Amino acid sequence: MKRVKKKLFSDFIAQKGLKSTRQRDTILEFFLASDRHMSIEELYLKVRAKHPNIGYATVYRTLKLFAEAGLAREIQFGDGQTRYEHVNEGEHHDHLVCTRCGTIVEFENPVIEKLQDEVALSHGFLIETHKMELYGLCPKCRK
Amino acid sequence: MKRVKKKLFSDFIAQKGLKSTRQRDTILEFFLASDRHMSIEELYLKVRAKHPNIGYATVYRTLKLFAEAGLAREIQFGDGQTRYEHVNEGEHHDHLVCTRCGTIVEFENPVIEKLQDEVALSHGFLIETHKMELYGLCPKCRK
DNA sequence: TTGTTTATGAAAATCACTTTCACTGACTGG
DNA sequence: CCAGTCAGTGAAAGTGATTTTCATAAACAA
Ligand SMILES: [Mn+2]
Ligand SMILES: [Mn+2]
Ligand SMILES: [Zn+2]
Ligand SMILES: [Zn+2]
Repeated sequence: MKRVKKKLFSDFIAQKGLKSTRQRDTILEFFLASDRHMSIEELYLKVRAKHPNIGYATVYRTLKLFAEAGLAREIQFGDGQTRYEHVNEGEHHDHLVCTRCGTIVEFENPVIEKLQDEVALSHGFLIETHKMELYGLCPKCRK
Repeated sequence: MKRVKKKLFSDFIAQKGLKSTRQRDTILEFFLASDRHMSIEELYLKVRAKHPNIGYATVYRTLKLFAEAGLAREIQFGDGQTRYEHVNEGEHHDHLVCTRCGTIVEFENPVIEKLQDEVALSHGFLIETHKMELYGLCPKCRK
């Protein structure tokens, strides 16, 4: 899995005529080992703890690259921080977000997806992406 | 309709021990007359055209008040601008957003809403709000 | 009116990126 | 190898959209 992702990234690097660097390898390593929804800052701090010489700008730029390479996706939960999540070929999911503790749960619901397409169609829209987030209290925070 | 909203706001003001000011009345007037999805800047410019003495900070603070009073809702379409839309008692809708021209179409779909509740329930979440946006090309931009 | 308290506007401060720039360090092709 | 070339990096400066501060003004209760 990690191997596959690393291959995907190095292929992307090669095909784009970019360079393979220690920093990119390190950041990819940490990204692959990370929680599924990391802000740039969070990942930067994790990387920084082991590699104090890697700058914020590099983490920022590298995450953009991951997104371009199809390894990561930018997400926005309205807390003012951009997050990056892992992308797996052919997968799609939406999110439940706990408004108290921040827990994020992923879910898939093909029926909803299908209805979304129908809604779009009925308004003449050609859908490219969508965003669906359900905000509320997670089981723990309900108690 | 406008009358009802104005009453709602003045009641909110009174009940909170806040003050009724010319600025707030003016901004409410412009908000009620506005498009359904205005950024702070957009509303500020409209107000400013007629009332050059009203500051950005006041528009900003007043929109927050409208949201608190239940007159407005903050929305975020990922273009880096916070927008405010009108809230009508007992109404709810989601959005189709054109990625080319920015057109926003509102829609309601009770079936999707119901399925969302079921998803939340099945994960033990108690939903407070949700967000669903479908991004793509509007009929005009498809051509 | 007066006194007290909240509101306002201009400007400064924040925040989360995003870009710049001088210096590094990958790769190429001799 | 080995230098030359060009992309990559990190620190710092710049951006854009808020968000807060603070001196002054305006509500409104007494
Ligand atoms: Mn989805
Ligand atoms: Mn909805
Ligand atoms: Zn929680
Ligand atoms: Zn369009």
